[in-house]
Amino acid sequence: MPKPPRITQKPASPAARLLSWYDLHRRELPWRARAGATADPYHVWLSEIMLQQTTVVAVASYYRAFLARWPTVDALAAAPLDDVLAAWAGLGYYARARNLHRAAQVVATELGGKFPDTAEGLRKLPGVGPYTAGAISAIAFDAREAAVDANAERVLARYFAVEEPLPIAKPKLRTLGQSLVPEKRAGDFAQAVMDLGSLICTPRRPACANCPWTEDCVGRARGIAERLPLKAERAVRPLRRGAAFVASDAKGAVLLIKRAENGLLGGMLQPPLGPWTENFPSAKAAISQAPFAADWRKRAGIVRHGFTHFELEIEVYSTTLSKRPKIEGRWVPQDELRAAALPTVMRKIVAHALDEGGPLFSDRLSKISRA
DNA sequence: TAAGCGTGGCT
DNA sequence: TAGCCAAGCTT
Repeated sequence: MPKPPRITQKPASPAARLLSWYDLHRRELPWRARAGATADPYHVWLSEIMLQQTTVVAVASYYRAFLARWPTVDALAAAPLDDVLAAWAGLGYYARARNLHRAAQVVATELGGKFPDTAEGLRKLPGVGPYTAGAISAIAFDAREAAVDANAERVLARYFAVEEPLPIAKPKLRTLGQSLVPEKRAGDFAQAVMDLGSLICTPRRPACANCPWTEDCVGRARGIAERLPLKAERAVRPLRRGAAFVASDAKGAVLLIKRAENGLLGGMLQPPLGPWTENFPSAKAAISQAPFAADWRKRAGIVRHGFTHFELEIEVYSTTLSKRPKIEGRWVPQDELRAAALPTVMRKIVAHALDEGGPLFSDRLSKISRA
């Protein structure tokens, strides 16, 4: 009886299996090149900065707006920083926008408008750290670099059953990630790991049955995949409280002042605010915090906002003036508030004072739902 | 090194 | 609802 032909096909490497999965299931994203094409470095860089600690859904509309307004790195470099901050308003982590603008100027003026094509060179740009340098060099230049973000850390911690908690495990995970990068298609591999983390190897209830790495995933074999990666405990967020002062002139323009260039919400606009302390100021104390004497009326209710490292509650005082006092700041007409460099927390405060939940937010919300 | 730095969606 | 989580970097 003749022997059946043996199939001697070599088992595909983990990288090859992941790339095959990626070819079938890759996400279509605004900044992603068509299959087989290489993306524009400016597009990749812009998207990577926006995506730092930020979801794809939140980024999409901002990415499109930036690219439409500033189609090249030279155009972005030539823009006033305040315009960039205003366009970034609502996306958070505003140091990214300041660094984005500085990096654009470095590329435009010192590098002839060309982005560095190595991770080492990219790493020198402000706002580009180890992850972003690896991601841009791999995706835009096909450099053999890993891009180990939170998705990749989760995938790798499970695949190799790394039980050290984050952030202790970061260097180890980065090394493990680099060890898997294939000779070819490093950019696709980087994006494939992230898509795997986003679509299959999710924080909760990972879809292991559909995973191209399920057979050799050590975390799954040991039954511990879903609870990896372990993480250090978070510090409790303190609560801070204060008062805000929203003044309108006879035409409804609102007084806004510019925050310090660095630190929390650096370079962004706000209405005048009192100090943030453990308790709200009394009505009397609040009046002494106001930017000028006026008929300040306390609005009902409070504005709450959560930051990464503390929570904020604000009581809002408002006044309408027949005549503008002489005071430093900009009187911004109401129809310009939407496009102003107002971070979300300040937008909430102004909206609360003006008694609206509408125009200050509606445009952004509709953009997000369209994304 | 560890803390500072936004926001919105999901459970 | 309150906490978790997201394509991290800077100082």
